[in-house]
Amino acid sequence: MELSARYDPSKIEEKWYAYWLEHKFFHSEPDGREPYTIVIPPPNVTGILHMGHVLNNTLNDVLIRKARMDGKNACWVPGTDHASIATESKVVAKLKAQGISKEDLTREEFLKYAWEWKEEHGGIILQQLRKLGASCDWDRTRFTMEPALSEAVINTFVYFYKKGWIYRGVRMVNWDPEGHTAVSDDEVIHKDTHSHFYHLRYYISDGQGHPTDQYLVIATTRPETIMADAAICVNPADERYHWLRGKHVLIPLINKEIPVIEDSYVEMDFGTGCLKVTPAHDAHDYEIGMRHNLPILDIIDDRGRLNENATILVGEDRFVARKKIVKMLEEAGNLEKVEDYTSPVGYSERTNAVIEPRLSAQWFLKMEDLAREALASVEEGRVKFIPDKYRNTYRHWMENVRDWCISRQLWWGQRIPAWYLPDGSFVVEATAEEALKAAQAKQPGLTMADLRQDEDVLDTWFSSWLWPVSVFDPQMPGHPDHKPNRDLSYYYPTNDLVTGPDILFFWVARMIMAGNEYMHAEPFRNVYFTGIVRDKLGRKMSKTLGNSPDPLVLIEKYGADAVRLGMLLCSSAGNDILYDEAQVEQGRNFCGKIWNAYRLVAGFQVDPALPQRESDATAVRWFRNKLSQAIATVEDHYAKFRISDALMTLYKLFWDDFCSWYLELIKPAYGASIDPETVRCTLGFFEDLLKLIHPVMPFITEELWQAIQPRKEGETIMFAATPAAGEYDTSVIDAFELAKETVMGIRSVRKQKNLPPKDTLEVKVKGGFPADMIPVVAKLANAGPVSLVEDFGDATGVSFMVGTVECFAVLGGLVNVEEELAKLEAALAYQRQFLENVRKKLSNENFTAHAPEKVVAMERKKEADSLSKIESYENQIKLLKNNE
RNA sequence: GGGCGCAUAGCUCAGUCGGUUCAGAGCAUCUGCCUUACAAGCAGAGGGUCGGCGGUUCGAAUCCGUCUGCGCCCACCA
Repeated sequence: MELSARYDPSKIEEKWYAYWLEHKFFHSEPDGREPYTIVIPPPNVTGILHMGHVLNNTLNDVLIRKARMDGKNACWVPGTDHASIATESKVVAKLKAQGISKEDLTREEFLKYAWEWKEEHGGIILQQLRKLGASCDWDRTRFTMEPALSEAVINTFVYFYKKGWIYRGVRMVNWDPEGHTAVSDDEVIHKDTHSHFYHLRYYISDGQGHPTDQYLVIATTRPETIMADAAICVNPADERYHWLRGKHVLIPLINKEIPVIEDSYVEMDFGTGCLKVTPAHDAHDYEIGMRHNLPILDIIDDRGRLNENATILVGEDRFVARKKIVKMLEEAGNLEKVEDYTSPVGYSERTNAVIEPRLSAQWFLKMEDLAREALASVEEGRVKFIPDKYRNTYRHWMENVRDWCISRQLWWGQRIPAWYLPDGSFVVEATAEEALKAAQAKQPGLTMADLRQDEDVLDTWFSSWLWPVSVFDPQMPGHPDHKPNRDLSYYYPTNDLVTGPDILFFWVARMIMAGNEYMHAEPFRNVYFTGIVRDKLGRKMSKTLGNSPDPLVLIEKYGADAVRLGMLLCSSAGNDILYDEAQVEQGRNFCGKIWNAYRLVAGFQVDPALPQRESDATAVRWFRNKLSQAIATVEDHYAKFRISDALMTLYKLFWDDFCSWYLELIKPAYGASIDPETVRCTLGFFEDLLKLIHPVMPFITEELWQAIQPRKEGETIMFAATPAAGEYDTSVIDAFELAKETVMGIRSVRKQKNLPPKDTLEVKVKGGFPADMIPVVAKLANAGPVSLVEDFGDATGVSFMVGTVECFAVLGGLVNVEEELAKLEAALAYQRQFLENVRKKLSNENFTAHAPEKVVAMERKKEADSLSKIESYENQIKLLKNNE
């Protein structure tokens, strides 16, 4: 096989992905093996791949590929989410650009456009994931709004309704006037916003609807809502306002009479101590209104405009109305003063519109029981969070959970299966036919034409929370006709979930609830939380900042393996990722390193008659042990989800141990041949390394695994078994470590003395140095002869310590005696001080009495080693002085 | 305002039970090398009062208190 001097990922990646697909290596069917299952966090169907997806899906792919090589039946289910608000607003925007307004369309017409949009843009992201190397079981691709999964949602709604946990109620909801829908509390983002605090005079009524000359002052940020005021409220303990008891005041401009009431909700020292109560447009005011039986007057429509109830400024947008009414109030003499004011204002997460608290009829799901169970799942350890700190956040939320508003005033989504009868009552059934039957049971003689289905759709999360169940069994086990499902019983519960902490409550918590409810088992065992991908300055990636690279461009430039490695290098669980293209470069460089190492190995000239050199036998023995040790470390890291640590261990194993030490050691001289045994072992190591790296860098490892020895069609590294961590002898590793340090010491001497690497250098080492490492040192430090001696005799040169072993580089006249003496004296002084410290510790009876034996023994060893070093230094100094 | 968490080298982070010759890694930096696998590389080197203060302990990066500075979540006083 011809190997180009430089690794070119583009063709290789395309080739192997096609090969994997062709052979259906990603596809899983239930069998006798242990399953390992991941369901993808479904991206928005119309979304495109961004760096967050790259991080998440790389982690997923590493886990799934690792499990596959560990012999498990690995199944990664991909799919997309219909994302009702996000998608609907995109469709609305697109239609608007074409001059079509959503209001002019029927529901059916709009949905036709939406489905067209979905067909056109939907699933692009899944194509993009293929470029990344994601080994999803594409045959199992799901969409949360496909007919089967919609049925799952509808069945779930009916299930919970019949259980009595879904109810319809009028509540103060967060209204998004731009999206024309209610959004949940979690979809509201509070931002500090500059506004004004308007102090308004409300004149006391004379009882006939006419103002007296007495007035009170209220402070409000929302003067446009005064027409909806139902009362003025003061704290009963506030003596300043006792004179107002029983009085009525007139709303400015419209002269409507409203009572003064008392409620301890009002803070005496905030504002003026007088609160205008506007039950229809403020959640707290609503509560006060309920307590005091105040009438509710809604003056804002679903677009945020004042309606007829306002009597003035009808049809004006709320913010326009605010400006206008301030002027009107000023002219009427009701505006006492205006203060600058900054307060938190709720914004819609999707549309960024200012949320309007609004009363409306919505559907709710009771959360109390679900939350209690789901909390126990995590508290009792059946679901593990990585990192663990999110347990606290989770607990806090689960203990303060409120009922879930599941209805949305949209069209794109699963329509609520409730049908209203002419008398205003309703029935809930999975289909219109069943609904009609149920309706007829209540009221004989009704026809379909008498029924009207609820206009709202369900919150998207009401479908995503079923994902780990519904992708395998869309009927859902709660259905009365449910039959056992082979896929569900095999793959559920899934194993690991990789997701961002931002959807801990939206999604993770609710999946646990649904899993507990339907399966009596949590949907996954481990939840690995990634951080947010930020740029290297720590800023969130955003379109407006333009700091978000296009992953596809990166993949094209550096290769998918490089991008994957670049993302994982700095990603410890739960930490934000500061993305820097330099990391992807590092990934590319690593690919180059692997590629070139292979070029070296593949180019070996084997001479079958050649016996194995001693240094090569040593190298093989060492690397075999080193490899086993590293595998054990990597396995441990994986078991603890320390993915970037596992990766770094492999990175150093390959680059430092394998390339810089092992290959340099066995590499024959230019033009020379190598013995067959060493080559055999080296290829074995290389293959093991490729297998270990494969989950992280699937493409280059497949390419080289296929090249390293002939493979049959249909063979793949994807199913090669993860190399097992064998026994390893640390004494072998330690001995080689000593040799490495010696080599580094000699190289350092060379560098200091400016000795060309080509010139050999005579080296003497003293007793205690492992004899089998002598050839290793000779080869790697280009030293020779290297001799094991009792003392250094009268040679001139430079000595250095490796642990407690003395080494000596013979330099002849190159030695600067004074310089060396100074160095040795300094080292000696340091060592004496060190010894003194150790002895001080050892003579402390408190220490020897309290510290564990092991620790004390360690100190005694330090003492002995230190003594031996001191002796060495003293000898070396003596020697140097004699030679002077 | 309530809760949770973080602070270790220029950057990003490890540091598992309080104890190894423990202060580490990768990247970046500096120096020297185009040495026949790799300059996207090789070899060598420098770099930290473990945020401040106090305490517990024979012993603290590690435990406790406190201060400072950051981050996240929840709530929202009109």
